[in-house]
Amino acid sequence: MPELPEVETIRRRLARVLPGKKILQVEALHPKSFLGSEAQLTGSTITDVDRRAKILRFKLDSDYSLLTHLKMTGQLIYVDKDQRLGGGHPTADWVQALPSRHTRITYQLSDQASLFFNDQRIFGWMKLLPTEEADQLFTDMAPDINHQAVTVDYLQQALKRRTQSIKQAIMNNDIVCGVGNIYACDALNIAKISPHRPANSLDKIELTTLLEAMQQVIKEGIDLGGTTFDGKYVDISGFAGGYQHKLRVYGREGEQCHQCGGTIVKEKLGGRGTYFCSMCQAT
DNA sequence: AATTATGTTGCGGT
DNA sequence: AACCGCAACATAAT
Repeated sequence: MPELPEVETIRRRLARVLPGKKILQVEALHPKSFLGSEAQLTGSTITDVDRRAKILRFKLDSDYSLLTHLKMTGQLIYVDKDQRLGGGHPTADWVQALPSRHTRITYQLSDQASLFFNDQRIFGWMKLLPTEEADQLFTDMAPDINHQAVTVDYLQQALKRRTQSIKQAIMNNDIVCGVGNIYACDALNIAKISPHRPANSLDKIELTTLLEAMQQVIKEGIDLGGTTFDGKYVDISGFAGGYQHKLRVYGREGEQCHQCGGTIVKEKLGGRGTYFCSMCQAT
């Protein structure tokens, strides 16, 4: 579920509570969820929490980093010694059920804090990697959408030979990272560009508009703490985000376009549900 | 029962 | 080489 704004929201919350905490015990409840040696991780202290694209990283005081990809249904829930959520919020009934049916990894931290990695579909993972390799991995990835390296010229260069649809192109992690299905749909609506347009058919003015729209929705997503449907994405306290109340087109099939009053339609494009306005985003 | 789900990866084909 | 489309991963809700 999480796209860049959701992962960044989690990062910001964890960055307030994890640095300085020592990992006293790790228990992988599902073999596909934890990659690496639990013994290697145990005893390390978390020094920092950063992020690249949709990957979270806990930097450790060893030469290793713990990387996390939440994929579609991953969650990280933090509970402190007083059972307070995210370290500061009152506890809730569901906390008693942790680890739950969907908890794949549990962490016992110093100061009697706990971290739970929940993941219904088991697509996500947490992986222990030498920090040097993690750095290289991050360096090799295409730039994040909100990074200064993503300019109109960069997009024009990257897209000039691409015949796939513009929507698939902006979700393509070889071109830019961090734009998932929700924010791709919304950005194209703001820019009034059809998701079906071949990527190489957009002129410089359209690319400028689209880039600004992508950066805008990503910023709004972060400012509002992400998008929550069905309680699947939640922050480290189990709280929903706020962008779902501001969605332009995603999930709004049959409703009116905020920009032009046209009807929002849903189609399958590149295997993903794609929402757009049949009027101002007509091909 | 079939379809759908906020994501990636790896394969075969062009 | 670069690019494209699609199946696969595993689970639960509608």
